[in-house]
Amino acid sequence: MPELPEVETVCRGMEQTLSNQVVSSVRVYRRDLRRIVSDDFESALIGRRLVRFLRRGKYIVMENDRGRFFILHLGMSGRVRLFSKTEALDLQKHDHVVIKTMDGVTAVYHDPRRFGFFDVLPEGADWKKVSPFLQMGAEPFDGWSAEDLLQKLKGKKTVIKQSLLDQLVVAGLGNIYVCEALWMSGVSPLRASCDIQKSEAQRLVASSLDILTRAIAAGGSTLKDYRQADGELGYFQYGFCVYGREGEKCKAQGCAQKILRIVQGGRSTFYCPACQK
DNA sequence: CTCCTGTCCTGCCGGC
DNA sequence: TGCCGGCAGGACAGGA
Repeated sequence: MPELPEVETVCRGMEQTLSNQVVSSVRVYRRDLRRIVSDDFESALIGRRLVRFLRRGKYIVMENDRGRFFILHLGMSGRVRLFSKTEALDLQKHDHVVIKTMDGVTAVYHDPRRFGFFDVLPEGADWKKVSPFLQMGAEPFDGWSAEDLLQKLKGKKTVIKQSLLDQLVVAGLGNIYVCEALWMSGVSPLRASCDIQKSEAQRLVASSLDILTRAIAAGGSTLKDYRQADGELGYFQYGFCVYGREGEKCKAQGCAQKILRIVQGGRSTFYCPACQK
């Protein structure tokens, strides 16, 4: 399940492979992704040069030389496989979008669960000024701070776990990294958001950045479901401290507690009841 | 306004 | 062995 580090990795892979390439053909095998692929998706891409790839939260924004923006979200199970011109292209089940360039590079969007989408914005639309980017919370590595977090948590009665998952509070965190950041900060997932103290917010920001940095360095996450943008398996397995470790011993030094799993807002939360207060 | 719940989708895994 | 139910979960709609 791609969160910020995985999306960052995919985005970098696409940038390296596709930037400055001119699109020669586009095939959309399924238009009914999380959102229906617009009718003009293909025509907006074909014949144009791709000039920019950037990530915002869990979204990838692609721009062409006409200033047209394409938005890619990997959902739960989205992957991008990139083929150089010498590699044989073997299409598989759930390959929904295939983009080829004049130089023979191919990008394949693959998404079994179809929770993700790949679409084009209307002509003249600036991605920063449309939903969900307009309302999106701070970008972790670009101006996020304890002050910003505290401001967003003000008056919120929801538990801190759910607030950190909220993309309006901070962009890019998902279930795995929120569980990890809470554990690393020593903050219980059950705490009311509005009760979080400044020192705790500082720890949450610092821990999140630390974990995200290490996960990006490792090339994204780790779940069996994930593949690197270039299609090569073999992600370095980042060792989670709490996520998926129900019943196992807490990794904090000297802590003998077992990791608990609870459900919050329909999502699993893993935490140590001794270390997290 | 905030909060909460249901929905989308498929692959995988455990139980019988 | 094979079937089936449950679970995974990001974003968002709609209801309380």
